[in-house]
This record gives sequence, C-alpha cells and structure tokens, in this order.
Amino acid sequence: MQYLKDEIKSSIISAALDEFEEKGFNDASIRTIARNAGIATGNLYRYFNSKEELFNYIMEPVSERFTGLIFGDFKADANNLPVLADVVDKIMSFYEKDSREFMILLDKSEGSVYQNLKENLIDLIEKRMKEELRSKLKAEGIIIADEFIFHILASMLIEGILRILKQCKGDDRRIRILISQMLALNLNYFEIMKKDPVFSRNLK
Amino acid sequence: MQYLKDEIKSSIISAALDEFEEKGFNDASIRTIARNAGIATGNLYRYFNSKEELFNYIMEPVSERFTGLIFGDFKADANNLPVLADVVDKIMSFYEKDSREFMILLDKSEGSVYQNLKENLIDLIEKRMKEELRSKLKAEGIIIADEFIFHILASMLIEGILRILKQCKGDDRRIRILISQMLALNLNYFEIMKKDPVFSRNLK
Amino acid sequence: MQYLKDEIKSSIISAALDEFEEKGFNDASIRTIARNAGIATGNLYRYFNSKEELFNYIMEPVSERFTGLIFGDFKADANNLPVLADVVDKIMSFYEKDSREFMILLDKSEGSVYQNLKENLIDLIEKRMKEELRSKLKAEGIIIADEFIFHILASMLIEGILRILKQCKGDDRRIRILISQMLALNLNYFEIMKKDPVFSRNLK
Amino acid sequence: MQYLKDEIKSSIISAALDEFEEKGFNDASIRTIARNAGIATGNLYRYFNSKEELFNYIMEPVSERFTGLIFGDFKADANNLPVLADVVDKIMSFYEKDSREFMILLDKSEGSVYQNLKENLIDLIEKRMKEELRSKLKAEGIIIADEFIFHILASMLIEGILRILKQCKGDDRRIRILISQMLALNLNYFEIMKKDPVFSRNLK
DNA sequence: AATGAATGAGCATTCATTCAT
DNA sequence: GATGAATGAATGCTCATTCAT
Repeated sequence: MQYLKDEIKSSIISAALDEFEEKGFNDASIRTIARNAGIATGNLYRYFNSKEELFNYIMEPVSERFTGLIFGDFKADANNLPVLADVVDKIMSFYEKDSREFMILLDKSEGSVYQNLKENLIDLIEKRMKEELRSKLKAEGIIIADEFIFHILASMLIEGILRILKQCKGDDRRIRILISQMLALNLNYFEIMKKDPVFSRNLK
Repeated sequence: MQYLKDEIKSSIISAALDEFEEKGFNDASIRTIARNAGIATGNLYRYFNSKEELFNYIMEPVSERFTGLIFGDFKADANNLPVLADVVDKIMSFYEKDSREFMILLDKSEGSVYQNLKENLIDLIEKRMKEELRSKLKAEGIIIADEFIFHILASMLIEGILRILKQCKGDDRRIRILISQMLALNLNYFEIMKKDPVFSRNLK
Repeated sequence: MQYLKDEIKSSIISAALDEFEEKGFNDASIRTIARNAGIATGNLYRYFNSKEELFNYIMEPVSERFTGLIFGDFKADANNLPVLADVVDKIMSFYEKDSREFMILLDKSEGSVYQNLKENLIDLIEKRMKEELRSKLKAEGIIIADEFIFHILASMLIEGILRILKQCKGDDRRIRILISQMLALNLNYFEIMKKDPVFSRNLK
Repeated sequence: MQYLKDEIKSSIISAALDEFEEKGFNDASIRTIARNAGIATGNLYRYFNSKEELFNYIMEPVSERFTGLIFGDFKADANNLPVLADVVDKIMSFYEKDSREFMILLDKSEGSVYQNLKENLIDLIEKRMKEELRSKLKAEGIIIADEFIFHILASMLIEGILRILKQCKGDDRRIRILISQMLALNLNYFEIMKKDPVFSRNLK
C-alpha cells in the first residue's frame, strides 16, 4: 500500500507543479490537479489537508534549502568570492536543481505564505550590495546620495535573472550566457550612452 | 448630497486601490471593497456599474496619459535625443500622483483590458534598444549572441524605474537622482566587478 | 398639497400602466416607474407601500367592475340574450373603457393576486356554455361525450378575443368586425373542410 | 453511484419542470429548483452546467421532435391531406409523454432560445390557412375584409389543441375525440346561435 | 413632502473541502 | 484507500424597499 501511496503522492505533486506553475497559487484548481493526477478529488485530501498544505509541502524543502543557501551566513563561507556575485551564482546553481519550484516560489506564490519571498530575497541582495559596495565605492570616490538605490539595483538584478530563467527553462548554458551578457551589456550600454552629451544632460 | 456622494466615491476608490493593489484585478472582491469603504455592496454599484468599470475609472486617466506619452510617435519628436533615453525620460516625467495606479496597471491588471500593458512597454523599449544599440555595439566590436538579451535589459530597466516611482511618488528631484544613479551604478558596479577575476571566471 | 399629491399619483399610475403593460407584474421595475413618473424612487413609496399595492390599486377597480359585470348573476339581467353572447358582448363593452388594465389583468399579471383571473373567466364562460348549450344541443340531437370540450371552447374564445383586443387596441370598429368574423369563419372553415372526405376521415 | 446520480437527475428535472411551469424560464430560480430537488445549489451544477442547459436538456427532445414534425417539408408528404388538417393531425400525434414540456416550450420560454416557437407555429398555421382557404372562401362567396383574422383563427386553434393535450396527456383516444368535437362544436354552436336574432344583431 | 443614497436579500455560478459509499 | 457526489460559502451583480437629509 505504501508503494501505491507514494506513486499517487508523486503524481499529485507532479500535477500540482504544472498547475501552480501555470496559474499561480491563488488561481490553481484542486480539481484540475486531482484530475491530472489521475485520482478523485476527494482522494487528494487523504494526502494533503488543503491546497495550502499541498503548496507548502512542495515548496517547503525548496524554500528551506533556498533560504538556507541564500540567507545563511556568508561569512561562514570559506572562499572569498564577492558576496553579491556569490548570491547570483548560488541562485543560478540552485535553479539548476529545482527550477520549477524556484520560479513558482518567486513568481507564482501570491496568496500563500511564500508571497514575500521575492521581496525578502531582494532585501537580502540589497543588504549584501550595501555591505560590499560601500567601501569599494568610497575607494572609487563615488558618493551614494540615496541608499534606496541599492534596493533598486537588487530588484533589477532579480528581475533580469527571473526573466532569463523563465525564458530558458532547462537550458543551463543559455542561462549562463544570458546572465553574463546581461551584466556585461548593462555595463556597455550605459558606457556608450555616457558619451552622448544629450543623454548625459538628460540625467543631470 | 453631492458632498456625501463625493466622500463615498473617494472611499470606494481608496478601498479599491488597496484591494486591487493587494489582490490584483481578478482576485479583488467587490464585497471587500464595499466593506472597507464602509458601504453596502449594492451601493457601490450606484457609483460604478461593474468591477471592470471601477477598475478602468481608476486606471484610465493614468493609462491614457501614459500610453499617449510613451507609445505616441517618437519620430514626430523634433529634438534628437537617443530614443531609449527619450522613453526613459518620458517615464520619469510620469510619476506625480499616480504611482500606485501605475503599479497596479503594470503589475496587477490580469483579467482587465490593461493586462498586456507592461509587456507592451517592455517590447517597445526592447525594440528601441535594438534599433539604437545594434550599430553602436558593432562599432564597439561587441557581438550579441542572443537577441533575447534586449528583452532582459528592457524588463530590468522597467523594473528599476517602477520601483523608483513607487518609492518616490511626488518627489521629482529624488526620482531623477535615483534614476541617474541607477544607470551610473549599474555601470560602475560591474566595472568594478570586472576587475575581480573570480567574478569574471564565474561569468565565463 | 393635495392637488400636487393627486397629480403625482396620476403620473405614477400612468407610468406604472406603461411598465406593467410592457413587462408584466413580475418583471416591472419600480425604479423605471418612478423615473418615468418624474419622481424619486423613494417618493413613490409615499403613495404606494409596495409594488403589489401599486399594481392592485390600479387593477382593483377594474377587476371589481369586471368580475361584478361578468361573474354577477346573469339571471338578474332583464333582457334575454343568450348568456354566452352576453359575456362576449360584456367583455367587448368593458374593454372599450379600461382596455389597458383589462389586458394587463388577463395577460400580464403573473406573480400578482390576479394571476388566476384569466382561468376564472374561462371557467365562467365554460359554465355558461354548459348551461346554455346542454338543452339546445339535446334539441339538435348532438351528444357531448366529454364535458371538457366546453373548457376548450371557452379558452379558445378568450384567446381569440384577447388577440383581437391586443392587436386592435383602441379601434373599436375593427375589434367588432374581427370578433364577428372570427365567429363566422370558425363556422365556415370547418363547414368547408367537412366536405373534404380525407379531412373527415382524419377526425374519425 | 450511478443509481443515485440518476435519481437526483430525475428529481432535478422534476423540480425544474415544476419551477419552469410555474415561473417560466426567466423567473425560475435555480436555488428553488435545487431546494425542491433536495440537493445543495452547487450540486445541481454537477448535473447541468447552467440554467439554460437545464432548460434546454428538458426541452430539446420535445422541441426537436416537434419542429421536425411541424416545420418539415409538407410538400414531401405524398398523401393529399389538406395542409392545415395535416398540421393539426401532426400536432395531435404529438402528445404522448411530453405535454408539460410542450406547454412550457410554447408558453413559458421567454428568455430562452425557444421564446418564439409558439408565434412561429401560429404564423405557420396562419400561412397554411391563408393558402388553403383563399380559393375555397372565394368559391363560397365569402369576403375576408381583414387578413388578420387568419392569425386569430390560427392562435385559437393552437390554444384549443394545447389545452386538450395538456388535459389528456397520454390518452390518444380522448385527444382525437376532443379535437374533432372542438372543430364540430365550434361549428354547431355558432350555427345554433346564428338563428338567434339578438345574437346576430349583436355581431352586426 | 420629496429626494435619491443606502440597504440587504436575492440572482446564477464556482470551487475548496467534506462525506457517504 | 478511493471515489466523486454533495456541501455551502464565495463571487459579481440587481432591485424592491427603507432611511437620512
């Protein structure tokens, strides 16, 4: 019986992933999940007590691992990578394993307990950026008038990464290329623009 | 009576803004809006004939002003600003009082007539970026392997601008400072990072 | 004040007649009646406590007069008209005075206390027909196997009359012509048909 | 399960028939139907996807059979029955088990797809009557001053037939007797009455 | 007296959850 | 264990009726 149970549980989770991915937590239909799992609606409730529990069951380990990885103490990390690059790298490596759950967690979890995860991640990156950049910027003689800029940069970074991950689902090579190009071009575009006096004036 | 009416209309709009902001157009509840506005469900319909009409009443002026500004004919513009900078500048000039509505329009309008506005805006910026950058990048000897990168950059730009507008509603000066810093720091951060061999290796 | 009141009452009644005539009791809208009467919705309730009361106020005198005329004791009638022809004649003369209320009463009163009036009228005519015809038919040697036939004939008569009245609203001459032709042709059509052997066989 | 399902489906249909018969399609309440069927409102929707679908499910077979029979090509009929008698005969052959549905179809279907069926039927019979009678009446020297009389006769015929079908559901013999008596008595009643001078004067 | 804004129960329909089998 | 029928509260919306002004 246990074998059968596990098989059904798997098919529920599989169908749930499809549904949550497509519709998000709020708009996902338990009926659709059960139907696509090949079981009766009521039977799903033998495995999970509610839509929320099902969602959390799927997302919790991923969320745990992710928050452990990302929000854990970076100081404990022996290697001396710049912390932000480290975060980006960790997101990318994390994505490789649990890409679907990861996207749902960050983009489709409205209404669930995870609905703030994306903002938390942005806040973390913001903090890392601050820690990391403050001294370097000072060394370069750049003054940051408004600390909120770190929040902006962090959210842009996440937005870019999520768009890339969404578009290139499963194609790790393309993901890495796009992320590195994103960073590089972000650089070059504005470097070019800087030379344009009208553009520069415009940003006075 | 008119005074009372206006007061209620305002409280409906205020409650609706909260609700649309929190749940999005589709998941917003008219009953909740009415309750939070302190009126009976039926009474809301004296002010707005449908959920859609309420949503559009709030969003339309913002949408009109915005699409007119952004999607209007850029060629007709006499000055010779780089087109993308122009778009950015126009978005920047678009913040004053409607930033909440603007955010809802771009992020919470699924199910309404505005549901594609954000992607359309990103597509427009993507197009402008391509037009503008292709020759300049060639001149710099930079090869774009994946055209999708322009889409990423465009969406990041929008994300950054939206966050700024959201945060700084009404503070023109702060918005201009943050946007210019955003562009500048995007530049500098990765310029600095480029010097880091581990970071560079990581982006191979 | 009383004068004003009467004027408003009249305009309510007039608007109500239009509305009941067009939509029937059930689907009539109090709002529409008030609007067309040129008063506020709430004010209508100073004159009539409910939709039902308004309907009844308009219909009661007509209904009273009609039932008095039609359902009263025919024996008390001095002249010796055949009773059924009398009923038809009375309906026609009644209609001349209160045609609109009459039609509403018989055709648009579903949901009100008058919803059975039409059936009652048919039952009455059925009864009159029975009383009147039994002896005459016996004298002619015609045997009625099924008493329900009188109900049929009565309902057909009413149906014909109502259709005529509905079509020829206000054109009394046309009404009289059509009713007499209806009776005459009913006669002739089947007289003609009777000569057709196939038709006769069909009615074996 | 299937047994239970059929039982409930029947009770829904039974309750729906009662409700549609009493209130008509438009004013019928799904809640009332569900309550009278002894089930929860939501459960009704497991059996029928909408009020319209429930109505059509009940009415469609009757409607199909009826319109096929009546509005089909009469020319294709090999036998040489007078066309009107043919229509009457066909309606007569149409009673068996569906008289309630048939009455709803013709009298209580406003708001549904069937709302014009009765008038269409009357129009058809009116047309047949005109075609058929024009020459015969001319031959008899009878002048029809108002063509609308055919419409009246057609609607009376339908009314009579419907009343008979309603009353005698399933009793083929009684239906045939009543219809032939209806036609015969319509004839004889006024033939008798014609001899009464007061009656004749009254129809001047 | 009169206004028309406000109420709240009603409508058809949906869906997470429970329950009889 | 499993089924899917059943529940009932929720949705957007309407309208007879009431109430503050």
